[in-house]
Amino acid sequence: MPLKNPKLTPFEKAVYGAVMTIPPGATRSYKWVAMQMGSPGSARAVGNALNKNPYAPYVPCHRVVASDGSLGGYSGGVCSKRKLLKQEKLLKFSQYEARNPKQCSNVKNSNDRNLFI
DNA sequence: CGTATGACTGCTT
DNA sequence: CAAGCAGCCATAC
Repeated sequence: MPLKNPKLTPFEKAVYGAVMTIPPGATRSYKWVAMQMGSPGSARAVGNALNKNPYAPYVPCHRVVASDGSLGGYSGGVCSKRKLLKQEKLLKFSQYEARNPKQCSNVKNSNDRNLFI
């Protein structure tokens, strides 16, 4: 069932595959994904692939964040992405949110960037 | 085939 | 510490 859309390039398939490898409640960076597929410099291309991501929630693209700890982006909006992550339990986000309850768009946390469990 | 674009990254200002 | 700039990659036009 997974990944049988021929319209997708091998690269995208590789990306989705790598992303699906991410365990629930965990976050990885675009760079990480790029590296998993053997192209450490293709982080940006990875973002492109996820942007088109036809497998929406099937591929846990919401578990992929920027290398600096920021949420990066999300087709459904960074807000949704953040909520999903929060819902999946991880995040030391609680700490951050405790300090910024109303914040919903950006999570440029330099201190709480320890998102990788 | 060359140009433009973007959910990135790392280094410098 | 935050903002800006330049480099890199795959895809769409």
